[in-house]
Amino acid sequence: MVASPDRPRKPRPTPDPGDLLDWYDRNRRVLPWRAAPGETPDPYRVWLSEIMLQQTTVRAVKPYFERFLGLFPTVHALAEAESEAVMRAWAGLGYYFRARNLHACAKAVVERFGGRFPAEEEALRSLPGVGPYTAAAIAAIAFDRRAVVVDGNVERVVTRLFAVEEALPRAKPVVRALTDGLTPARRPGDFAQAMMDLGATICSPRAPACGLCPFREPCAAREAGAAETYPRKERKAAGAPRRGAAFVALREDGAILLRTRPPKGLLGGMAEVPGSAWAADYDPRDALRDAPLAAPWRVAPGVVEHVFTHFPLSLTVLVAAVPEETPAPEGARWTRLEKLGEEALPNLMRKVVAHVLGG
DNA sequence: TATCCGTGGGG
DNA sequence: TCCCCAAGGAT
Repeated sequence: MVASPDRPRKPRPTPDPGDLLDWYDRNRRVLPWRAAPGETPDPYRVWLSEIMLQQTTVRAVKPYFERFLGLFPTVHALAEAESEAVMRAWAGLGYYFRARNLHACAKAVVERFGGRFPAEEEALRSLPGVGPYTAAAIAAIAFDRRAVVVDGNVERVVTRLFAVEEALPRAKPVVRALTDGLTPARRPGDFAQAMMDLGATICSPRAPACGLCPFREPCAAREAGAAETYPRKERKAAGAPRRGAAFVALREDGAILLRTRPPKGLLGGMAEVPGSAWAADYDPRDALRDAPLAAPWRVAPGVVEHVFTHFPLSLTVLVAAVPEETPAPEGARWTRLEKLGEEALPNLMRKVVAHVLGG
């Protein structure tokens, strides 16, 4: 039969979650925290991976996940670990409040649930660092409970599938309702993981591979030739750039001056070299008044640039060599350079040290 | 509800 | 280069 322009186009079919599950059975990604088909998932691994994967790419998470599992093989081991050891193991992964909540959550699971993760969403959501998404994901993936799992991938898939015109985050309730309607009673855990795999590999933010998609026929956005334009979003303004000064004090015996940031806020609880406050109107020519100790400070050529989620930062770095007997100022400490790798240094501070010492 | 919270990679 | 984005949560 020949298609006729006069004949109305075949109506879009309703999306069938079974099509997605079939696709998943053939194309599922192999991930370190994912149980093989037929295996029972380990809730500890599922939870650990879900926390790490919050706003963080699979590629970035993989080595951290393996390292954590080696250091803390069980939720008991993690609960009993030193806070400093957890922060150190997390250093470089970002969003450091996740590490604090991770530790607190492990303790809570041991104390309140006898070391076993609960399977109910409500109980899961009562744990530190576990919000609506993560609770639903653990319930579905670790316990195969039917839960409405909505992450960034699902938002993208669903807004395209149904051509949701409302912009995020206002569209969240609509997306959740649509996801609820799509979620099957059978294999809800695989369904959730399938949606995420689909969003990560086929239904990508740019240049989606619609030809390979199990939902290509029911997809409203694809039919309109506009898949890439979903989800609609309002873009938010970038933060004003800030400047500051950082001080690298090097003792003659090869130690560097460090301190620990306050537990809350930016880079909370992480290690840093002493520095000024960071402000839009900071003048690095006045940096000496912020020096942690009296020394022959010299300005290192260039600046260290770093981009946080909500503002860019330029740090002027000052360096000084000081005598071996120099005491550490109040709240600071000397750390031997060989042991710098054992410190909970965020990447910004690693950049500052490398800016001066190379490497 | 809006803002704050890191970092690295891709187009 | 610049901008966007990634398995969000807490306040």
